[in-house]
Amino acid sequence: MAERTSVDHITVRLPGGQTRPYPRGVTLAEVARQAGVRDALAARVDGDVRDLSARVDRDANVEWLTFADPTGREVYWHSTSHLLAQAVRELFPGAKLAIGPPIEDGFYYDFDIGRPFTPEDLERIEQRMRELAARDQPIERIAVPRPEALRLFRDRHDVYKTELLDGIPDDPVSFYRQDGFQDMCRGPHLPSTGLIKAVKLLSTSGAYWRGDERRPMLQRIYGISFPTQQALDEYLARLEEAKRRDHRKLGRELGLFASVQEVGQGLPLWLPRGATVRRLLERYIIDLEESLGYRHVHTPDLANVELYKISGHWDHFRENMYPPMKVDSEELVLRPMNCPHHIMVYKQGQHSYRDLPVRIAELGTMYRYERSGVLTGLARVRAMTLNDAHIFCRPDQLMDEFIAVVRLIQRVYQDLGLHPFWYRVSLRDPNDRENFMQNDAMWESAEGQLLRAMQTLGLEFVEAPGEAAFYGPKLDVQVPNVMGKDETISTVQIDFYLPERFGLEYIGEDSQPHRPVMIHRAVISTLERMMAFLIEQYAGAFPLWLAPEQVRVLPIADRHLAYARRAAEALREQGIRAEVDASSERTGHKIREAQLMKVPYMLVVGDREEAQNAVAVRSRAKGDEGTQPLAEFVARVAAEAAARR
RNA sequence: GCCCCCGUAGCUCAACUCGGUAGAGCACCUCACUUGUAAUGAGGGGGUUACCAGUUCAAAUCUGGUCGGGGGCUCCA
Repeated sequence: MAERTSVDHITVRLPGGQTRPYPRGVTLAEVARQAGVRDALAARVDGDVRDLSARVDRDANVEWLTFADPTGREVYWHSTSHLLAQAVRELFPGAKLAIGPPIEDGFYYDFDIGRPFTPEDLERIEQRMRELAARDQPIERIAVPRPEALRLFRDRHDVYKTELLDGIPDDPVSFYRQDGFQDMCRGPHLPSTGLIKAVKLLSTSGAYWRGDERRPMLQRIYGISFPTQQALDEYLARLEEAKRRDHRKLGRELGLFASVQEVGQGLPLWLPRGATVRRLLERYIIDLEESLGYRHVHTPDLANVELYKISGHWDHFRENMYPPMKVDSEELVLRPMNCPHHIMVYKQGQHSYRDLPVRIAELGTMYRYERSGVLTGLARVRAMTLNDAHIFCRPDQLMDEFIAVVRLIQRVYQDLGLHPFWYRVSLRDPNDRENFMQNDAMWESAEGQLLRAMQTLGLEFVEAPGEAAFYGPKLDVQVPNVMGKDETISTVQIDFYLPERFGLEYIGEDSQPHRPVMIHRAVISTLERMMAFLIEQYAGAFPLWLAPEQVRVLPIADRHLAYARRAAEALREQGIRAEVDASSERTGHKIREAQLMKVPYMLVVGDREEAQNAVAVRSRAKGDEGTQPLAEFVARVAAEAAARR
């Protein structure tokens, strides 16, 4: 198989991470023989073979080195997507192929077969893939002259491939061929199909060609593959575990929130337990912000549509707004963001340069028309309350203010135990004249300062062109949810534009009016989305300080009920959220119920405890912790909660 | 909004393939037990099978539509 490939330079990775170089001209087969490697697994090919990750069979201990290496994983999954395409071509001869890349977890391939795939189709395809892999055919890179490639696609009516070829300048173009099937592809690929041992096709869905909703909808098949069945089984078990942490499931089970048809799509109800957690988050963030010089305000959820015509939102954001309501001589809209209100707050009175920055904050409730298909539990809703603030400052203060916001974000993430997360710097797409307001100088200044601030902070980030707000660039903090999908939690935006639109001013040292700069920022996101993340982060078992019910008192028998109530009362007097289980169940049952509701502490009280004015403490995490005087336990829990543990 | 899948009691599910007007566990209520660290026992109530049409002697079951949920796409805090 691989003997024909000539090698420029090659490095084999061995167990334990050490590498061994091989000279130019050696064949893969020779490397495999010398290194005691049974099969070459992944060859990173870019004209020549440069690097080889290999499966090493040593002392009967088989290790798949490719899977320790993200690049190797991509190659593996990419080759599996070709195998998928081959199987689909065989089973659906008229199938048109689009693209089939590896993704973070697995791969997909987009097809056009004139109809959707059924679950039965998927089973047949998966079965066919196994058969093809079992034939263990070599995968070869071939160079095809453009005219020949074009002819190939024409013959097959492969319109998508033809379009792809238009975007590739190469001549000849690179193809990969296996077992009579060939696909235009830059590579690299596995040396042979037999290395693909365990395949699972996970789902199908519609996907617009080139991600454009005006173009045809193709049928996408998602899948994943592994070098061993065991690795696949482990992956599927992890998926199941993730589903157990889903905030929608836990939200119902723990009585945190509910969504009902009668109220409407994307309009969740916060139940008492969920509302308690929300209130704790609100208090936490308001107290913290006030300590940092933010001034909290309260402004209405409605506004005259004229306000958004001034701000520009009516032009740039209207499709996400609810239609205006005519009342008397006004046209009112539900606000889709809070900035214009805060700008009007700033405009009440004059500002001296000495008084800047002015930091106006609000837990602002707003309403966005989100397309029905995007709504998800609490993570994506139509009515939401944002931990919003707008900082009005002098240009020379911008950098410090920006940095202070990022520090605030870092502190909050630590307090809330939110991790991992990554920074995305969202810039405009200079070629997009529709979605970004036009003023090159402003953009360049804002983007430049943002990037400089990130440099000062020494933070790693990913640049995302086209992701900016219409009025300016932003720093987004992305957090993956339990299914691995990233969503934006915090955002910090630099805005020279709205101060201009609204004619904002401060009086400078020179007693002349000057234009302030604005920072839009949200730290804990919307309370809805933060709640969704925290539920998943903690699998419903909130830390003590956030737990809706911190302590549950469990009387052994009815005669202990009065003492149990006194104990709960003593806890509540110290601000501890305590309940009594007054049911006539056995203690084991009461413990089970409290454990399932993830209550951090259970206090079992019977004759012994009552006689000593004590409680038998059981922790949610550690189990029975023995008996403790009631007063001592109260002090201990109050201290733990205050320390945010 | 688009593509696919799904919708039976508060929750988890059975009956649906091959139509004959619904059943279990948990939860809830009652009674007995008065319980010592993850489910005491017995009994009871609760569903016009999401909704609206159609096919049929007969529809949870077949067909169409509407609403809602899920996975993606597009969009986004």
